[in-house]
Amino acid sequence: MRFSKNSTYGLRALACLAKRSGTTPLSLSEISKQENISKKYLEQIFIHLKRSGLIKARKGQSGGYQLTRSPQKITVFDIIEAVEGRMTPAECLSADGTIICKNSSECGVVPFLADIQEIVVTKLKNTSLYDIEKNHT
Amino acid sequence: MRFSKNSTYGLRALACLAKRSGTTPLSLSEISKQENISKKYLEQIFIHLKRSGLIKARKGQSGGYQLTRSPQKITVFDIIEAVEGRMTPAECLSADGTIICKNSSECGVVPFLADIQEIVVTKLKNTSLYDIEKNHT
DNA sequence: ACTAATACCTAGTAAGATACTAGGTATTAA
DNA sequence: TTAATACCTAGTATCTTACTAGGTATTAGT
Repeated sequence: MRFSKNSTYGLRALACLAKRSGTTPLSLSEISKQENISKKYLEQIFIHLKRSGLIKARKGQSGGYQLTRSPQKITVFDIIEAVEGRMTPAECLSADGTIICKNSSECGVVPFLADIQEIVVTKLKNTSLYDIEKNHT
Repeated sequence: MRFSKNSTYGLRALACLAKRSGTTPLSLSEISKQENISKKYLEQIFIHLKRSGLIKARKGQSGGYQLTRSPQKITVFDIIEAVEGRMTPAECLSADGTIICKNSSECGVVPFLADIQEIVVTKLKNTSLYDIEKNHT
């Protein structure tokens, strides 16, 4: 039960963008330096973030990335889902909490896992990039 | 962000024991059949559960396992910790929530992860085997 | 127009975790 | 004595994670 590095890297990187929200784009090289994360690895993560529409890019010199929305309007859930795909706490649960278990239909564990799922997702959805960023100062 | 099979198998297996709490021991073969989990695999999990003192065993014919406490007094946290070791939501957090991050000391992500950790752990500690078991009926 | 800096793309790969298996020994009830 | 059980050590195949390599496309500044 742990968040992957992809998720934490993604969060940290977008927190950097949030810090400069409204100004010029921030390049991967700079983020990489600031956060001490491999640039090549960040690239992979940013592909997902871009595809999910959370960030936009400008190519060329003095190019880089910017958030498409204000930090208040981007939730941690958005970011983790973009980077990681849908999160489920066990195989026998779908992302919306539906139980898709075959064997042991009389299993009390699954509803419990669904509970956990809901609790965590709620927290993720109620935390914005702004919240993350204002923590740091 | 997902529980391992070890955890869910452990929970399901102990839920079986909880169901028969106070009666005769239940053997791995039976649990394996009931829950459709490989017996050999369950063996591995039960080694950890035994070492952590959640269950006791009786060898020989008509032997098997029993809980050492009532289902009300065994929490999901106990079980997952036994099976999985200490749970932390990210590398930079210790099990008690302390931040052990080296780089990026000004990182707002870590306190957030600590929050998640606390929320999940609280839920795990507030849910007993009895709660799991009564769900199933 | 040229150059350097950037995003963007595809394909890897090493190490570790996960899930599971094999083949035994020790103990005990019937 | 036997069969059923727990208990133990050592594997191993597959998947995931984290990360790297080597390119092409685009653009700002000169």
